[in-house]
Amino acid sequence: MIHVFIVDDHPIVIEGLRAVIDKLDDHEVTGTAGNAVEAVGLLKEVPADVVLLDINLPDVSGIDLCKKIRKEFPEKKILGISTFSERSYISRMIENGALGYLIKSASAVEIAEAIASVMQGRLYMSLNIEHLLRPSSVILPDALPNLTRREKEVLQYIAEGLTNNQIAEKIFVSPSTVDTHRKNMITKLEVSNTAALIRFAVKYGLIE
Amino acid sequence: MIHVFIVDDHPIVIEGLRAVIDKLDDHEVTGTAGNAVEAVGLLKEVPADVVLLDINLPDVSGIDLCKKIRKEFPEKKILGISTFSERSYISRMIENGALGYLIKSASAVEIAEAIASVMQGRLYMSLNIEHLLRPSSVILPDALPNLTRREKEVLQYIAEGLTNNQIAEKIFVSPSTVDTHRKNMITKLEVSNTAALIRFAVKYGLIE
DNA sequence: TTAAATATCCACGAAAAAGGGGATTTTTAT
DNA sequence: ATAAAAATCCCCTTTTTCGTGGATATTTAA
Repeated sequence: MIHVFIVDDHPIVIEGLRAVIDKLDDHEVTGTAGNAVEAVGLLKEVPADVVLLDINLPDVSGIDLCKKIRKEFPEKKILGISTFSERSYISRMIENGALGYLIKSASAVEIAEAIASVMQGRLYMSLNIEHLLRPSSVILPDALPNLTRREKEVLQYIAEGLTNNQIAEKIFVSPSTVDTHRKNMITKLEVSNTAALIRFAVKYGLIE
Repeated sequence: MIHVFIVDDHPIVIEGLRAVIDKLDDHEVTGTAGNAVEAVGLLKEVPADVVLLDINLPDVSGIDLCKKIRKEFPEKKILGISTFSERSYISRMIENGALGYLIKSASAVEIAEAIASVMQGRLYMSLNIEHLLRPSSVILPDALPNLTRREKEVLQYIAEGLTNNQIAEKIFVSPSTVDTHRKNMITKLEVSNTAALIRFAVKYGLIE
């Protein structure tokens, strides 16, 4: 018997999930909660192998609740649920302890598969692959003005926290030169300062 | 007929995967490559629905190649493969365009399931759940000194290139406060300045 | 109900970066 | 060969950050 616990602030979603899960053999919904506080409280009392956890909760973010559940109940398997099928959401869920990710538009079969997956020791991710395959959402690296070899070298040192003077010593040029490189990169990449420059650079893999 | 292309610098791995895939009905390995350059060249010539892509390649990182393949061949479905089952690797693969993730210790059945999954429009993630469930083995977000909600908010603005003054206006506090948050983060994360702070933050997903 | 963590604020001086000019030499590619 | 790109260097002023060392209120957790 697999015990399932549901956390979602929409009663309709809870009932929908419950209907699907109760129809499955050897599956039982042992409890539900509409917010994080309620969830943590109930999880201490009722058995639960799998926790279906909505990302958008009224009190705490689902991400934070995810962390908390993992900390307090490390043996429970968390399946994130949300309306979004964004890559970023999935990444964040995984990073914060979820073992799977379901979109709310998932079919009954998919829900069953997801629960079976995590119980059998596999991650499960359901989402709209068509959506993810559309490259329009991806900002192409082609549009990047390319930095010169020297600029990249300087950039790497800047990212490591070295100042113009320290970099100058390292690559045997004057601090003015390093500063010029820095300014040129800021202009080229159309960012306002070094912080934004580094963010951009890491994001697009210009530096490690 | 599903066409599979394999990119891995270990010939043994290639042969192993080929053996498994060729045994499947309606599956065919149409080509293999040992490095990124070869892969991009061959993919222009041979048909491929699914690309099995090793993360550790000799010339370019698998992550970068992943991006490139998605840009040049957006219809191809990429399945990342590696020896690691770290949460961070999975996240990075997803972020960079992979639709699935396989560890090299996956069984023949799992490999088949993974290919079937992405072809049917579902992400597939195989990894050792036992490993992920053990909190001690998670090197990433748990080992990080955690930033407070306010700090993260400030951090996000810093990364966007705002100065202390601009952030102060935005979140209705004094510039001193913003500056304190900035300094505290630099101390907490043991970096030398803002540039290094941003690099660290982007790298570990503390900010977008 | 307390202790701890978080969020708020300040001052001061030193160091660094930003923004605006220029300039010359060395490489690279056509 | 020669034009373009890259790399080197400088000045000046203003703005921002860094490094100290504080302080108090508010929130959170044990």
